Amino acid sequence: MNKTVAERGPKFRRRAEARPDEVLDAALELFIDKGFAATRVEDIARRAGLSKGTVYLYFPSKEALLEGLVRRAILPIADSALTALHDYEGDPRIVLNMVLTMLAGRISDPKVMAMPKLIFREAMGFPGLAEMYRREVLDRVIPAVEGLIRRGIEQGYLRPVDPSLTIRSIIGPLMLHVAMAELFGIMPEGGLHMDKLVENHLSILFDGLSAPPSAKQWSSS
Amino acid sequence: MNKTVAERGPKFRRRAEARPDEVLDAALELFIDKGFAATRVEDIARRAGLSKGTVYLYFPSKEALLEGLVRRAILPIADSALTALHDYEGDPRIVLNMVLTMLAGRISDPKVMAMPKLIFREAMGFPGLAEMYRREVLDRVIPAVEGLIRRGIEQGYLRPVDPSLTIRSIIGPLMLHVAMAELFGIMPEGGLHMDKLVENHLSILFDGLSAPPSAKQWSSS
DNA sequence: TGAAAATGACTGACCAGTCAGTTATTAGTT
DNA sequence: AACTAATAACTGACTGGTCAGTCATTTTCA
Repeated sequence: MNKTVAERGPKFRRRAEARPDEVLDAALELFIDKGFAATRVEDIARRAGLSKGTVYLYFPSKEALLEGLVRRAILPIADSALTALHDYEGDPRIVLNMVLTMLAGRISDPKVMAMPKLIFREAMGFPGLAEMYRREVLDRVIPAVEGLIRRGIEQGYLRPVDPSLTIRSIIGPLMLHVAMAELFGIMPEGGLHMDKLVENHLSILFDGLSAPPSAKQWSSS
Repeated sequence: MNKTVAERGPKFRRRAEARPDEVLDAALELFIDKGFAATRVEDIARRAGLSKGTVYLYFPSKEALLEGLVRRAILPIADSALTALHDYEGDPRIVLNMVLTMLAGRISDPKVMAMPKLIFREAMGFPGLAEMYRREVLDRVIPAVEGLIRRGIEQGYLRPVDPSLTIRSIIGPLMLHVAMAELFGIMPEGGLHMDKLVENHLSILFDGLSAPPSAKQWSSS
């Protein structure tokens, strides 16, 4: 089947070595459209061109498959976000713009989008998964964003707000947008249009929803 | 589904009548802390003081239990939100403030909070549930909010934004706040403090994150 | 007494994880 | 090159456990 594996190195056994990744690929596809519980290990094996037993040579349990998957897909994204957040000095709105745009782009890839979906669905049933995600992603990203907002306030770019709570106002809309589309099929004509969403959201986030007092009626408040 | 038994009064035999609601109460408690899949119908029956078979006298399937539950808990909330949204004319910010505050209050009740949690977890596995929620709640609430925003723009209260996308910016943060707390235990010291969140969020939502161009701060509400 | 209400043992289906056995690959020997 | 261990990689039937849903029987009460 795949000779490619064999061209690796000196000590090449039969066709091991690349297997774990192949298994994860298969697991990802199936978890995406059936969810974790409804996916049988046998199916994962078949899709990877293996038998069930072989999967258990590489992963100790079905849950380990899930953890390995999330770790592999999420960490790179968290890393690029962190880099962007740390490297920048100056107007935080520019960084936020960049990060949200980057996030929106990444999320358009179904393989990436599958991750938050999986985590949300399964976190409650598998505390180990939730803890790993928290440790590896949230505990690093959240303080970075909080710091960004705090600095923005100190330097006079932003109004004084609670940095911690404000994170919800920044990220929440993206999440809800994806969730509505994913769970209920509610989305703009013809696709997610993450770019449109981010544009609309950022304009509200930075400038607010209120019309400037100058314009029109501002009668009874 | 469970129509006949509960609604007619005249023919009451042994101690039927209140049963469907009792079963739902029991199911709710168990679903809250074990999730749908991990809860056995037998456990629900026991907690309601019944045997498994009796549950099936009132509900045709385990899934019907879930649907009944969600319907019972969600509709009243959607109704009050809708009433508020329809009854009000004038500055939409006042209505939004009211609705979000109401929502925040309701969500503090664990029995209510359990609902979005359940729906998000199970919607994908039970399309019927997702569809029901969409039909009964989202398809009524979303157009109402869109209308509110549109009117707000027309009457000069709000800046011109995309009403449809703006809904994400209004509700998303609440959702993320609850999700972070629920899934990862990330929340403000000492509790959800939905009131604080709503206050911070509304100030951003209406006035934006940006400091006014003229040097000094100028706190809003 | 008779029918509605309730029961719980039972069935059939499902599936994670195991393990005794099979097949492919390599190293060693001639 | 051919033949032979030795062993790494893989297989899939099987086990043990779980549970949704059924239904023949029993209980309750009008």
